[in-house]
Amino acid sequence: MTLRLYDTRTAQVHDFQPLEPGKVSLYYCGATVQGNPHVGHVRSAVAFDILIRWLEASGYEVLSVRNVTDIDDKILEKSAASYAPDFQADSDYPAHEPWFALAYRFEQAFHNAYDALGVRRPSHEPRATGHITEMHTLIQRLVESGHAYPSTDGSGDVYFDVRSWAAYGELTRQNLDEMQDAPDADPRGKRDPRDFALWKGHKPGEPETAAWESPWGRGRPGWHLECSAMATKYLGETFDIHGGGLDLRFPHHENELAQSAAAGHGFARFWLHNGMVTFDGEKMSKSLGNTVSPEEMLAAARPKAVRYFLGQAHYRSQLVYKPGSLQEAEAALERIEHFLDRALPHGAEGRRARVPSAFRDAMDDDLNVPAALAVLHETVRSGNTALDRGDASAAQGLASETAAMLQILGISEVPEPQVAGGPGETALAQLVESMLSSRAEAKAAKDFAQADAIRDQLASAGVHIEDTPQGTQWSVKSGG
RNA sequence: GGUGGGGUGGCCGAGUGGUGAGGCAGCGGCCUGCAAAGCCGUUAACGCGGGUUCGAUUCCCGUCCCCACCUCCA
Repeated sequence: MTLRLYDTRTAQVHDFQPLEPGKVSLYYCGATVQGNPHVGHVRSAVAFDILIRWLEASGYEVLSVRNVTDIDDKILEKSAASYAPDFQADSDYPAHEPWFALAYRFEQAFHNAYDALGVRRPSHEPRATGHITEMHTLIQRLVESGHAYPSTDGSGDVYFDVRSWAAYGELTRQNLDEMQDAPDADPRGKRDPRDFALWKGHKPGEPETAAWESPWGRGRPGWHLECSAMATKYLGETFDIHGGGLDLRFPHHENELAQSAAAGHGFARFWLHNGMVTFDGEKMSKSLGNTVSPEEMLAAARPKAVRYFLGQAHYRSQLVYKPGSLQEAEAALERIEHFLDRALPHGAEGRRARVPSAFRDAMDDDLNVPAALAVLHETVRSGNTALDRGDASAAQGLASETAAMLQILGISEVPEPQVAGGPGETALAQLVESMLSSRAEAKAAKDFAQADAIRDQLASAGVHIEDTPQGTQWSVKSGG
């Protein structure tokens, strides 16, 4: 079975064959760094992280690019607001912050969130502001071929002429004449209200640092152009996969496709879009105020459990978050980890096991992670059964497979929170061990009341114990 | 109004023209001094109304509802 992927443009699942045998070029949209990340951003990154890992596990060499949009209206607005006399600074937005400092600060916040959840860095992570000349080349080409024009109102804007490009709307199968007009449609110097800015003329009051010289006057890039320019620069005029959140299909990806295709580029061969994260059925977004940040999730559960949760639904499905979701993920994950601890007490290092063919088939089927997880859990059950009948060698084989599956899903590489290995921990271990030996004595003397009292005492302190044939194991439980 | 995606057991969430994933939760059993963990068994679903079919949750028609996008958005 070969990998099959759902392509938004054709609205069908197709066999995936890369442009160049053995290699995959992938571009996926990162963040506009104007605020702190929420879990929706991270879900998208996790989805594409899993795709990349699966491509690599399938033998492909993957060249991945994820952009950073470090200039846009909101970044400039927020920076400008921080200089206002009545500005109320808070922990997210300090006073007097230049736009580039604000953008860089949030870029780092995104990195922290990605890192905490085991999302690997892409091969390249270009910033919009670093590719002004590439954008100029693209605009020039579009102007010369009659698909773009400078605004007629003297603003210095340059627009893409959607009516000049017959295929406009092909990605989302929309007809220009059927589209609902934006409520605040401002025709400015546009030929059609749907024309979008490739270049935005510098406006009085905007910082000089946010403007670049161009053949059409000083200004800054429009939103969609950067992705076309950077994808082409790093991956070529035609590349394999372009990804992003479902909400980027229109207008962002539609516009990218139009401008690149109009420039004569083949552009992306597959378009992949991940579903939204919802809270009680509503899309998480800042404007609705129903966002949950990665920090909040990481405070509520272990990073691996958060990663498990974010990756467990099919990438195209909406992911429903509700209170308790993380605890369920934690319980499922602990079941898996407990088996690994039992079967491979010394770790899963060494040979890299193959994954079960059912797992492979599930992943090849448009990354059907829920089905793949079913295989994983069935493997765990088989392994536990093997352990119960004393077949350590079978159990080890199944444990290695389990570890390989966790690796592909990116769960095993999620960094665990730092447990200070300092004196505090040593002291705790000594105290617990001492209590456990008292309990063992009580048990030996058949004084079960005393033994249970010790167990309860430990439990109330968050120390969970388990009697096994190898002796009593203990661990500190986080959360509840 | 246009476009796309959905409505599956208590919850999450795959999938399929017929033997009905998986997880979480529940129940019964084994194990255990009792637990925990594990194993075995088990309860329970396919929005509604028609149609096609030997048989539909799966296909077709209608209908209701939900979500996303059409404005910045992962």
